[in-house]
Amino acid sequence: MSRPSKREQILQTAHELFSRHGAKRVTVEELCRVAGVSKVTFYRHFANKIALLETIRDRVADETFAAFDAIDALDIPFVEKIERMTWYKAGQAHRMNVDYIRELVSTDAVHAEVKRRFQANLRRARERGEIRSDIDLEFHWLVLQKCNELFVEGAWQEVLPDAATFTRQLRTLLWFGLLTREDP
Amino acid sequence: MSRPSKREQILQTAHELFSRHGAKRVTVEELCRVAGVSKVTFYRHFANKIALLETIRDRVADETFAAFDAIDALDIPFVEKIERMTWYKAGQAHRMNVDYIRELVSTDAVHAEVKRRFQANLRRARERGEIRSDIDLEFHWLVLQKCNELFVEGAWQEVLPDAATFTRQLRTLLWFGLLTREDP
DNA sequence: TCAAACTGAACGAATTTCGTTCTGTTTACT
DNA sequence: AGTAAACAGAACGAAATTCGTTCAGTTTGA
Repeated sequence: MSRPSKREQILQTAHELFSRHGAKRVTVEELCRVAGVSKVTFYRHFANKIALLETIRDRVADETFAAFDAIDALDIPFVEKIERMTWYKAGQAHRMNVDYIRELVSTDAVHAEVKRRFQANLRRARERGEIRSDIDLEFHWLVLQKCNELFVEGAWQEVLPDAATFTRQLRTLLWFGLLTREDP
Repeated sequence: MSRPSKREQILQTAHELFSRHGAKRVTVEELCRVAGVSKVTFYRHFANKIALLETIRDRVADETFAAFDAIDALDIPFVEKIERMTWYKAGQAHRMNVDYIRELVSTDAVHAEVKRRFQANLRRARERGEIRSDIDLEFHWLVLQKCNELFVEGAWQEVLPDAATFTRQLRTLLWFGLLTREDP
């Protein structure tokens, strides 16, 4: 057996080409050529480009949820858990641009599951009195989405030196607010 | 009159999209959409995508030759002139990737003219005894082309911190050689 | 030595892209 | 205000590209 299987070669090459050019701009033939695989082999493994994207999407989703579960299982303060979960996707989007998936394939289900898990955590924390209860969770989610856009668009780069600083600044702002005084 | 003319909008947007994705991957319709121009207007200014690329190529060529002439007119030591000319294109290729032109359009004529001017300079210098005469100019050109490939491919990035260092190192190597002793 | 997985070329079908044409609007200038 | 040139937007057939399949022959691994 060749060390990385043909299927794996396709998936890896697809990720590389898609994140560089976008899934729309890469043809199946180009993908096969770069992956060193015949078109027949491609269609033996995937029905078409959409199916390939769905496979990648599901794989990324599985990794994300596994990471979430791993964080949840850690014996660390609640605040830190939420911090890590909040920025996991943003950090991933920074390390590897995975936006090309949305280009041709729906990620609604994955997105909904991420939201569900995240909000479930917040609700549990609220019941335990660990976070304040006068902020609507749906509103909170909207704010997070917008801040994620800010991160992905990269406009912060003209203001802050690196991604880590961005994360730290926003984390502080969202958890503790701007004021130095104690909670009113 | 709109400040940047439609023609100019097209040329600018084309350069941006082409250098990001390659001329092949960008359709005329996409280009028009991003440039905020109707397809009719595009075809009023350019016969097709090839003609657009030729326009860009000629414009870049004009700029390059103007820069060469400007350097030649400077009152600076000969060695420095040659240095600047040698690395003008490499520096330009670094600041803005212009390789997409070769993708669909021949740049042979431009390339030949660059070579002709560069070698004419070296010959003049040789006649004045400013450079040694036991190195074949065609061979010298081949070496320069290969080093330029090295630069464009970016493999040097794993070895040297930045482009300026690359230029300085190679410049020193090609002008003075590796040995510390004087010329034999 | 057999079976499964692969390649490369060729192919028609589906889709995209091209370049043009039309009608109507905006713009700059008088 | 009136004119001419440049423009937008939609629609279109033609050309080119991409898709997905088929077939005949090769490579790979048990």
